[in-house]
Parts: sequence; C-alpha cells; structure tokens
Amino acid sequence: MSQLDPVIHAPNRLRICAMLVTSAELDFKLIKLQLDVSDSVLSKQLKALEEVGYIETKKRNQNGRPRTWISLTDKGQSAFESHVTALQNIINIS
Amino acid sequence: MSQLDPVIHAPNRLRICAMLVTSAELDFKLIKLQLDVSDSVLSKQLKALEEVGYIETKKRNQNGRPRTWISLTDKGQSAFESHVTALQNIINIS
DNA sequence: CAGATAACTTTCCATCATGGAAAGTTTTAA
DNA sequence: TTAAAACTTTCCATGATGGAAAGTTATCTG
Repeated sequence: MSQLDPVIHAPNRLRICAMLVTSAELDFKLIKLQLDVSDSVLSKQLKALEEVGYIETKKRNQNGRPRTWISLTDKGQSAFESHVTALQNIINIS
Repeated sequence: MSQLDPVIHAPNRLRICAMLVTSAELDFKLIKLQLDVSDSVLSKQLKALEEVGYIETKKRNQNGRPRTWISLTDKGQSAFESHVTALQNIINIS
C-alpha cells in the first residue's frame, strides 16, 4: 500500500512538486510568487526537497542576473506520483 | 479559490475524515485499528476535529462496554469536500 | 459491594516543523 | 568600487505530533 510521503505532504512542498511535475524547470522567483512566501521560506522548503533528492537546482544567468532553476528529479517524479496515488487511495477508498 | 484546511490536512486527520465521510458513524476502536495509532494520539486528533466542529462524538454502550461513536458533522463534511477540491486543484491544474 | 478491566482522556515531555526577520554570501550591474 | 539582485543561513518563537504514563468513568466479576 502506498503511503503518504511526509516530505511531499507539507502544503508548500506539495504545491512546489505539483508545479514542477508539469514543467521542465521553473525559476525561484516564479515559484515564490506563485506560492506567495518569503525568500527564506522557499529556500528552506527547496532545500528539504533537495536533501532527499526530489529536486535539482542549477544556477544560470538570465538578463545578466543569477537565477536558480529548479526541476524534479526522476526520484522526485515517482515520489510525487506515489504520493498522489496514496492520497487518492485515502480519499476514494476509505 | 479553495484552500487546504490545516485541520484536515494532517495525515491522521485526513484519514479519519475520509473514513467518516462514507459512514454514518464509526467507533473509536475501529478507527484506532485502521490508523494504527495509540489511544492518546487518536483521542487528541479527534479532539482537534471536534474543537473546530468537524465531528461529533456520542457515548453509547455495546456489549456492556462504553464505546465512543464518531461522525462527521455537516460542517465537517463540507470542509472535507472543500479540502479535497483544493487538493485536486493543486495536483491537476498546477 | 469491592476490585478489576475496558475505553478512553489528559498531562508530561521531547522532538520536529514552520515561519518571519535579519544578517550573510555571491554575482553582476553601474 | 559600490550597489543591488538573488538567494541562503541563522536566530528565535510558536505550534504540531507522538509516546508514555497517569487519570477518569462505567461496567463486569467474584
């Protein structure tokens, strides 16, 4: 039986993963605006996802400014899918 | 836009609500066995749901033993539905 | 009727998560 | 070379969560 993943379940991280699962990569600023959180909060949530290997970050320039690009890893992708399955099992079957 | 409900989002409480939404009422022991948590943990999670008016508890005997029966209130029902909608919005649309 | 037991409830305690604010770092623009 | 952007880290306070153990209350057993 698939279980909820505590790293993904937290609301902000769930939103981050959901945004990333449909995109190749997104930049820090966009995610921040979308989630409406402070820099420090987003940075910490991304770090939590990176520490378990669910996302990767790459620094690259855009308009002469350093930007961080974030993408889901394969591991993150499948963890997210399992988490969604677990949620569906809870919501539909219970 | 529907938002995640922090009272419902916590994994154990999400499971409790999901179990209750398809049943008229369930007893403490059954929920406890299903969730595989200690008495104290279940009692505290139920209290949290009761304090916001999402569930009701009734004490009634069964086999000469006091039992607590738990049911979703109307408020709890619609809060759960909104929460599920919010989850779906996050997972599908983001 | 007294003690035991079931079925919770509450308290105590330790740990962890989360967030805001502020300070720190790095890179590039002016 | 100073300023600013784009994060990152630290500090701090608060709140959630869980286990263990003690506390309650109702009923069963001898």
